[in-house]
Amino acid sequence: MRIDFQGIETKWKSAWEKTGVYRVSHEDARPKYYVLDMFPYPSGSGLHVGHPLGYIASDIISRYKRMSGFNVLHPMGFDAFGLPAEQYAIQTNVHPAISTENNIRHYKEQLSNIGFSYDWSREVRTCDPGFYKWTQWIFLQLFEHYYDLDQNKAIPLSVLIAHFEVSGTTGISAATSQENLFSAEAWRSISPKEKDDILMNYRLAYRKISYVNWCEALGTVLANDEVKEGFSERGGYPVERRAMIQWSLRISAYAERLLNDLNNLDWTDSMKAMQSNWIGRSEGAQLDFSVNGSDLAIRIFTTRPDTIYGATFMVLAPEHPLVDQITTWDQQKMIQQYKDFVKTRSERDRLAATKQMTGAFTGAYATNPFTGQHIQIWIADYVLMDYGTGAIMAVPGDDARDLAFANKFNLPVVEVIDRPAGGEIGDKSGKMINSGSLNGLNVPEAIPKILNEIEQRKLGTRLVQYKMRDAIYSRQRYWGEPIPIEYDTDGVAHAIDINDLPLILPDLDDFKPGGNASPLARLTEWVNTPGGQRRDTDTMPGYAGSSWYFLRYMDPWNNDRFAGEEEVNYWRDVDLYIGGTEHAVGHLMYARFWHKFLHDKGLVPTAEPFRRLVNQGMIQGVIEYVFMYKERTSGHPKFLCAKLVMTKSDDQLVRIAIPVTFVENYGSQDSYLTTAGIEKLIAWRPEYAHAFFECSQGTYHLGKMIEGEATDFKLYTQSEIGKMGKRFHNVVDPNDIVAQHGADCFRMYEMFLGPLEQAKPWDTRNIDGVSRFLKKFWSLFHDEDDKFEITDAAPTREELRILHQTIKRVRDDIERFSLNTCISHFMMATNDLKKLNCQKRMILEPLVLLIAPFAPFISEELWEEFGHPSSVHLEFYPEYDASLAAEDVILYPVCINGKKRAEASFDVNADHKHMESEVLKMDTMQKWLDGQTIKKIVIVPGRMINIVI
RNA sequence: GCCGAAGUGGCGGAACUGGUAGACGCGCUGGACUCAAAAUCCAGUGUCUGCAAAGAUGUGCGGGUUCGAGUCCCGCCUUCGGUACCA
Repeated sequence: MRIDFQGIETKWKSAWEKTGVYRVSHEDARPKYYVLDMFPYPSGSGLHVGHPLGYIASDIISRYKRMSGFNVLHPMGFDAFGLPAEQYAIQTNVHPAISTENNIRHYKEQLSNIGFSYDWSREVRTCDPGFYKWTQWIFLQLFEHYYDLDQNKAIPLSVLIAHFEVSGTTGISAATSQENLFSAEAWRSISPKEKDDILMNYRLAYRKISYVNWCEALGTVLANDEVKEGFSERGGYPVERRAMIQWSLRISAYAERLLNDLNNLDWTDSMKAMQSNWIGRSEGAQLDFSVNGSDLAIRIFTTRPDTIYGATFMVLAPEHPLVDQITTWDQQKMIQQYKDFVKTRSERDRLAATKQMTGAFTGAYATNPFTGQHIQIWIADYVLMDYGTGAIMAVPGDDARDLAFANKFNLPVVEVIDRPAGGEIGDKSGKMINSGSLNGLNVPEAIPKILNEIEQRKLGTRLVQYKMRDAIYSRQRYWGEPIPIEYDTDGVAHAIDINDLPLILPDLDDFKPGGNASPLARLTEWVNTPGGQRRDTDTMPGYAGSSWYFLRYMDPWNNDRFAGEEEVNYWRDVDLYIGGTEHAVGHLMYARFWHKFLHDKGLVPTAEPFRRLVNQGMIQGVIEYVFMYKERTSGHPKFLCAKLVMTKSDDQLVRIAIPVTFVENYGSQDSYLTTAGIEKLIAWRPEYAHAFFECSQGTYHLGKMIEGEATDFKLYTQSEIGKMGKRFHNVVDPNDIVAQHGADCFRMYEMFLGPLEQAKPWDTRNIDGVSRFLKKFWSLFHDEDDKFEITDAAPTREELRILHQTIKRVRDDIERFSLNTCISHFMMATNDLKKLNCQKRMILEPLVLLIAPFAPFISEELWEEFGHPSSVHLEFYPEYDASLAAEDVILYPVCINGKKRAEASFDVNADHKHMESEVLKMDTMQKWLDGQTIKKIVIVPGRMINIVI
């Protein structure tokens, strides 16, 4: 028997498309359920087998929810702006719009073969002007708002301006880049440019000179989360610090809310931990140290005010604005030299030389407000300008870095904590010493005491500091959303008129990055507007479109609003979001931030966009390679079979990754090359034409390695190695698997690989098991001649038990997201029914429905054969569940002192008492007990009955 | 270093609130069908002892709680992921 899965798939794909079964509307009485996939970036290499893992899981949930009576929104789209398309354009001169379009077509074709139930009428593309009109619009809203710290929300900038007009900065508490106090008179008297500069300190989207991550190779700046260990995440190019004027988003204003609201989310602990580490809240105090012989003061932030008696010197970041003012004339040369030295050090050098302390003395002294001692002021690059205040009080007695610095430069060290045995520096344990009024207190007692003292003496204030910095928003690249801002002749930034949105990305034929400026800067006729203004030439970063795309799906064709009010209020938020962990701090943080901003404006009903988040693990590719002798005795290359490698030493051989499409049994323990495979290899690399293959028992076996363990490929970054990619010629096209085994098999196989969240290597061995299962399942409904054969006979108790147990298990599994065990349960049921030779409608019909989320094609086909109106949708009948569950009978093992003695059956709905009496009634019980006294009867509902004697 | 997750057969992995550890699948062994192979079906398969019945042992290591621990508690070890001069 064979299942004609290709025929079935073609038939149902077109049926679905024709009837538009997966279209949904917000005008629906059913409760909504929104299942979202992280939309892909359409790369040139197409979808590989790792991509659909999460999509399959989300499709199963969507179908399941749809069958359980929910109105399910399950859309798909493309994150289509970005660097790779542009890099490709630079190399090939193909316009990014064209290559993107082609790639999307390929992706959609691949996706359609897997049987997803997307509502394609809602497809979005971030590079589509109809879409980025609203990306630009949201950006302008951010530009026109500031963050009010009293009301704890975003407020229109016009309110702030009105306040300035009347009372200056008095009574304003707002998130700002730079504290700057002025009166209403002062405000009214300054120029528009000066006003603009001040307002920039408040806007949620603002321009500012900041130290940025400049990537020379990519010709653009990058956000912190796009930089990994001093290299760009995309491409792995070196990144350096550079001061530039850039757009940023004031995400830091939302730090506290982004942190607190994590509590209400159904996300994994590790995901929440990553976000909360990135936000990096720390409590402490901010206080001023006065500089001796001047009226200047240096503001510092510390989390350990209790150690202030041990502050024996101060350190400023080399870029700190006060450095030049306080440096004494005799130290100027030293300080300048050190500043120059720091500039030449790349981010990478700094990270590499972590333990090496460097610095220079300014010649100036400050006064420790508690000890009254005069302490030296140094500069050093271990103090960062953009964290805290860019200055610290150094306590070598209880801070490892300060101690290392003090040791290197012979600065005084005062112990302030008497640590218990085994106590380590900085671990907040022990009693205070040498600390005036704090002496004898434990650290946790000393902190509040000193804070009170600091506030009473008006030396400073308590302060909560966040590590999270504002997100740099400008990119000096072409393929992105243009920033809808114009500058007048004074350089004042103006939002372009809302009615002029979208600001279309102009055409270009030279995409090369141009030094510090975007390629758009070369289009002078575009840059200079008819109104005499100059356009901003930067574009938005990759995360712009993805920060709100999930809202656009709710109403993708709306031209008057980012999404209609009714639609947004119906769909509200994403109930289930599935995607990879790599977006933990980038996309997910920005999306939460934008959503909160829109919520502040009353445009979205919920404070959080993604209620539940599930991270699918990566499918790691297996790299297949041949072993080639380094030395060529005959002049031709010679390859050694993997099974014979043990006899050679490592340095005699070199490993060469080969395309996995040449390989027989790819991914399994004994993959090998057939003659045909060797021919393909030779066609791929003609220089192997006369190669000799040294085989074991007539077969040439291959070596293999799981990506991520690829230590030989150290030159690539982890994220590149971690994903299946072109580099190792091991992209497996889902189309190939679907063609070979069918879409249902591919779907179930990917789920059967293991828990969704776990990373796992692509291993095709188990695919045969799933394929066999589907054949067996199909055979339940068909006779030997493949004729549909079903009886109306009444089911037996045993058959009912199998059905009900399966319904219960499958529903539980899906609710718990345990999709791999769910498939095991289908397999068990099928095996059991096969043994009983059960061909009864009453048993098999519900099973077709149950398996539909996993194997939609086969179930549609079977459902039709059952004579149901061919479906528009498979509807789940809850009656199947309810009516039959009442009769459910489960066998419970009966144990005496932990040893199994017999099995007894019970009604599943029975209560404990009932079960207890049944046990005691049993004849055999007396024999087992042998006259012994029962100490205890333990009844575990649904499990077992344990009798202790 | 800090934060998080996880360690179970030859392999992928089950075991939901403590309750017959190893479900289900792969692989392997034997058998049936076949001239033969493939496919399919049946039986077996943690380890050790034993012909068998059976017994012992077994979820990274060491302790503990419990009638009972893969699961809970304490102390370690290892692997993976994130992050790091963050004051």
